[in-house]
Amino acid sequence: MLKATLSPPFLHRISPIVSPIISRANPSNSVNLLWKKALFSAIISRMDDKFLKPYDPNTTENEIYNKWEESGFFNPDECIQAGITEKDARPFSIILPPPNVTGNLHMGHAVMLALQDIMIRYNRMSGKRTLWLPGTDHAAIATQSKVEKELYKKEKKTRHDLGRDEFIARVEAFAKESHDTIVNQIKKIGASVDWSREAFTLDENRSLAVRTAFKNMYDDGLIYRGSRIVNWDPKMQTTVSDDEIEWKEEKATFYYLKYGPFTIGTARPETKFGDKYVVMHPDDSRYKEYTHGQTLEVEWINGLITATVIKDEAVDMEFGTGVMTITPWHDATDFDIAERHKLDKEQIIDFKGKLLPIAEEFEGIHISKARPEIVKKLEEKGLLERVDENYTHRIATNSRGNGVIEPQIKEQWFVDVNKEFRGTTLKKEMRDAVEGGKITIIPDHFKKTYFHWIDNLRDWCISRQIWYGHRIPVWYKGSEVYVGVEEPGGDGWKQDLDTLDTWFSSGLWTFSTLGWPFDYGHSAELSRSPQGKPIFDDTQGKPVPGSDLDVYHPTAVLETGYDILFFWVARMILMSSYHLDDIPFKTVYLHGLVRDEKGQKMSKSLGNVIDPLDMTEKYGADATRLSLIIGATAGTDVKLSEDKVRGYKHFSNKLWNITRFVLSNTEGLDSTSQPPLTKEDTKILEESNTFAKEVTEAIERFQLHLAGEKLYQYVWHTFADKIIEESKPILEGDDEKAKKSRQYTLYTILVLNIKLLHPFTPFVTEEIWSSLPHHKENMLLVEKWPVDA
RNA sequence: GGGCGGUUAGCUCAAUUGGUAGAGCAACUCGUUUACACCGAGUAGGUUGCAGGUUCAAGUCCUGCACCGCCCACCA
Repeated sequence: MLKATLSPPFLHRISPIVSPIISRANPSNSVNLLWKKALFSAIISRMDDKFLKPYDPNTTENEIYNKWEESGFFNPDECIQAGITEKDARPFSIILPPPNVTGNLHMGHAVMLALQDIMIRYNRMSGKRTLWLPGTDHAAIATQSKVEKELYKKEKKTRHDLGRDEFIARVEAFAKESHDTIVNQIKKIGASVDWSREAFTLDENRSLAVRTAFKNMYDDGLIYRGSRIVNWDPKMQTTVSDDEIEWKEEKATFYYLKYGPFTIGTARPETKFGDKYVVMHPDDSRYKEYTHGQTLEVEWINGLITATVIKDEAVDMEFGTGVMTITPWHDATDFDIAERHKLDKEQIIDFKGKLLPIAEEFEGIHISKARPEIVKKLEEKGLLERVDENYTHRIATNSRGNGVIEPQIKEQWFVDVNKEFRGTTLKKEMRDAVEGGKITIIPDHFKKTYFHWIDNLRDWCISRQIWYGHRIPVWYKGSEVYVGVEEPGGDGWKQDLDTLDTWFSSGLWTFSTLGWPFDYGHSAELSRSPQGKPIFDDTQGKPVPGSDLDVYHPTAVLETGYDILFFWVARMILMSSYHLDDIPFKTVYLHGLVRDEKGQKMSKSLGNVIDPLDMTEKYGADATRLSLIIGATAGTDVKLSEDKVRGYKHFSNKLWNITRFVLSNTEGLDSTSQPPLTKEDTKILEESNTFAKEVTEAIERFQLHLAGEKLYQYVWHTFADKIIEESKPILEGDDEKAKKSRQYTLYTILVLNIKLLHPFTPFVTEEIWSSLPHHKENMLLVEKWPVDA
């Protein structure tokens, strides 16, 4: 076994490449003692036998992760206590986008974890006060619908059969199980998250944050209750937000119906019973003889009705006949027209999708079955003029449960995005944060997409009729309404049955995880506020000094997939602007989607899913990480094949063998003293220095794919293929001076590369590090980065 | 309908913001069994989608076009 140790003064001497580790060692702490002990043995002894075998990730990765975790150094407080990080070091924080507790992690999560871990490890090594806070998301509707599906499949029961409490218990059990799986998977990837600060979007602390947020916004008039047209999923019996809708194309028949003197077109005759408004464009010369507000008697499905002519610019003159009738209760466009002209709205379809009494003999029939019968009646009455069979109809479905959406008018809770508060609006705040450059989006062009979305933003419907989630903190007693953080005193209060959109709680994520609106006693020894005391000072409008919220917010980076830019990123900006009057993060890094080798989305039905856990088991976490990083620029989708992962396993092994070569050829080298260097070696060291700077710059610029590729190139094709190959004759030759110089150089470059590679391939580098003579006692995880930023 | 990307070697993708187009797979030739066959040395492969423009200089900037993909949207 090796017993040698590289001394800090030696590191000083060579160059800034390998920076002075000792400068960070606080004389009063134990780390320094390790160094003192280490200084006595600086001679490289015989190589560890494990290098005679190929590198095997499976035998090392779990053990290494445990050691990291046991060290406590994932927690920045511990790093400060151990003297590894300066007390006043600049903070660098990332709050992990919480995976949904709906099952397993997929490759998209693996990309996210790999990218963030690189940033975190780099910054930790660079001496920053680095926090990566993990957590999971209850994902309300997604989780509930998954459990509902299983419940029906296994027991043929619905949630109503179980009742609210029993059902919630089932969901919670499922969520717990998913959570444990996910935590395990996060560890497998090697993510250096601070588990001591782990959060859940539905735990006690986050619930308090949600209720506080709701109350504050309600008091400012930013949350209101109103009757509006919403996306109703009759299957799941809940509303769904606009963003959760997935449009599907369907071949359908388009019907032309006689409506008095007009011909109207529709794909949905079954909704037309109550249609008593006939709408046309004011500029349409074909209908100039009809005036706005004019009434006429029309023979319709169930007899004569009085129709009113409405002129509105929403009508497309080119489409169909340029005339339509409207169903305001069940169509968003129609609803808007009705609102503009103050028209009656009548419900035709109930919340279960069945026709109401207005349909007369069709009452109680589900709309999915009513169409042919109604068409038959229309035909018999001579109201059906013609049909177009080649029509593609777009239907709205719930992306979470696949139910067909039936728009309905319903009383719901909304966030008003245009309401003024403190001289601004939520919409304006969201725009300004990015437009004014306070937040940088990578890649840059997503700014345009973001603005486009903001400009078209409507009030956000936040209430859901599902059971799993944050209960709306509103209580009713007769006509009284109470909105508060805690339940009101006194008898007879009933809480609102609805729950909140899952994005409401995730919107608070960057600060609810950091203790807002209260501190829960993290690291009290580091002059935090005492447990339970507010950490946000409303009178000053800023966090109490020294609290997690004060130190780590705004977070440095939000790294996530571009597909949730609107769902989540925008909403975090909204919430942070309002509640903290601050941005939630300085940089948004958006990664692409992981697709299969043909560029198709990975899905169970296509059977092309590559499971990250499979990959880490077969090829190791390091190889899996590299395969996801290299060749993946920000915002661009990554094509992944098993071959690619396999390829990077070779890299780990190559590094392993480089180490074997260097150690077996430097036996006896006194690493504490630098020998006189040959010209070639001086040049090699200078070049490696330049290379290290390039890698550092690439990481600083968030060009992680470039940094990874450079490392790969250098290690394999410069270090191994050129430097090591050229070393062979020198090492076997008689020139002792050249030999010593080269041994020293090889060793130095090995150490340099192990450090630079650590954020990318943490396991194999840590494993090698543990076998290097000099560093046995000190983990690579907290080694100093070899280049000063 | 509106918006955003992409088009570079056979395949997958880079190119540090205008300065001699690169890498990994794949192919071909040769070598190598004591660091690594999970290896090495080399070869071949490009009018950077098309057409113009700006510039000493364009894959990169501008204009137009053609495909491919994605997002948003109230054609009933």
